Amino acid sequence: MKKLRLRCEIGEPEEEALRAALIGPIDFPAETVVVRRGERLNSSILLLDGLLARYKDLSDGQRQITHIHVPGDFADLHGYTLGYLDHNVMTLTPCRLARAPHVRVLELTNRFPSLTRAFWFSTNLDASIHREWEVSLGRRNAIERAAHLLCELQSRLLVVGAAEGNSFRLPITQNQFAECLGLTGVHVNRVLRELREAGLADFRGGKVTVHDRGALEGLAEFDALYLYLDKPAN
Amino acid sequence: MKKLRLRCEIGEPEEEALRAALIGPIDFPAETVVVRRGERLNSSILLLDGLLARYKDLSDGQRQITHIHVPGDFADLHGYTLGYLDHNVMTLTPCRLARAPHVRVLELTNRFPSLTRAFWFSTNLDASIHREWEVSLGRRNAIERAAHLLCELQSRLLVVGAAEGNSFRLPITQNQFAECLGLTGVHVNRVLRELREAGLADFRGGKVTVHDRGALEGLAEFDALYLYLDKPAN
DNA sequence: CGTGGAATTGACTTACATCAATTTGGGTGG
DNA sequence: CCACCCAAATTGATGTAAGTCAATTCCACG
Repeated sequence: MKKLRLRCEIGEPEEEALRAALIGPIDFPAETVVVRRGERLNSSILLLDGLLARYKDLSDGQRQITHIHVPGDFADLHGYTLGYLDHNVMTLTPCRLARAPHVRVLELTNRFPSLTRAFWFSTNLDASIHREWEVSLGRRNAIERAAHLLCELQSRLLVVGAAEGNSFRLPITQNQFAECLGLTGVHVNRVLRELREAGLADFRGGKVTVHDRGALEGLAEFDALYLYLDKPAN
Repeated sequence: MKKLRLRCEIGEPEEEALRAALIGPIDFPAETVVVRRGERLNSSILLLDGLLARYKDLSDGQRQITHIHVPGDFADLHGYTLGYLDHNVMTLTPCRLARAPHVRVLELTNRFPSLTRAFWFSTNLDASIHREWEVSLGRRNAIERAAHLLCELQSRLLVVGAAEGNSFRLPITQNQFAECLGLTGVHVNRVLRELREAGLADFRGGKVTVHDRGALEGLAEFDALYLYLDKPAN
């Protein structure tokens, strides 16, 4: 188990104890449902490598992805207090996961109150990202939404060392990207071409290259405050 | 301080201690900003009466409301771990609030670990509601969004005893309702007329009457699972 | 090479936005 | 008690961003 990157700064002993509490790693192929809506949970998933999506399906076959997880994220830690999830979780790419049994999470938090704080912070950060997505879905147009999500993903991947320079791997389909943005794949395709032709960003072949981050942020009205990057909670 | 209705079941001593930790009540008129994005927080707000909104403004004057709080909600408990908020909080109606200083929240959670669990659950429930709003904003059409939000508000208000029978007070403007739904006030007006003429629900004069809850839920594809009503976390 | 999923493009449709008047209704002062 | 006032609600006419449908074209992989 090489990587273990929590978004929150925690002490050495805490990290050691957390690492010891984990089961795995376990590998999953792409497009695999790893947590099903409504099923009782007794462990939570730490994403070590790959991309995970939380999503909900509608009866007519439409799907809304409500969150994308990057390596280092606890994907369903909220399930620890909720007992079950209101949504599904699936792999977007091949993923390497570790499981944290809830009984061990309980032990950990009893032993290290600061870990409770870090875990709670982590779920609150997810909620903040949900809010920003609500703003995109409710008020931004297609190109702004796409630009905003690219900014967010670049920022979050940089933090965990999964992006370097001005590019990062994003091996998902345009349709999956569209399912994040509340758009159709066809329209996302046109909008990505616009971004490319405007010299802002290029998302092709599972890879994103940001040519003008400033302009991309300007277009999207991106403000990283909601990512709480200054806040290594402890 | 008459009312104190947490969404989570907690024991007598915990409730007593929490009540003792509160400052207030304090009354605010409608349309008042009570927490500003980015400002450092040292207390969190418990909503005793009225309706609060979390929202974000865009530079062109558009606004997206990301959450509506009903009485009994801790409006910005997430600020306890985050340190500051990524959004503003304002009163939609005249409100009665109480403040829980974070130092006292810390004392409380040290004394009663079960309260930590209840508080954490409460913020996770807010996040779940955010996700459902993402689905509405991303994938449901105007009438479905309106129907869905009316179902949600009725459910949540029933839980805290702020609705009875098939109607409840919702003293907000159509524009504010539209700001929740990612629509314009004009279009919300047309959609509310549709709901009325179809005999499903009537939202007029600050009051909602649900004439056919079943049909309203069917239209919206409403499923209360995401409200975790069976889960009085403790 | 061939094959199937993903990306791309064009033609056309539609849901919601925008703009611009009215109309309504609750509160208030004469 | 009534008339006025103003914000909110309502309605109609028109514009447009994004959806839908239907072909291609592009690749990665066997």
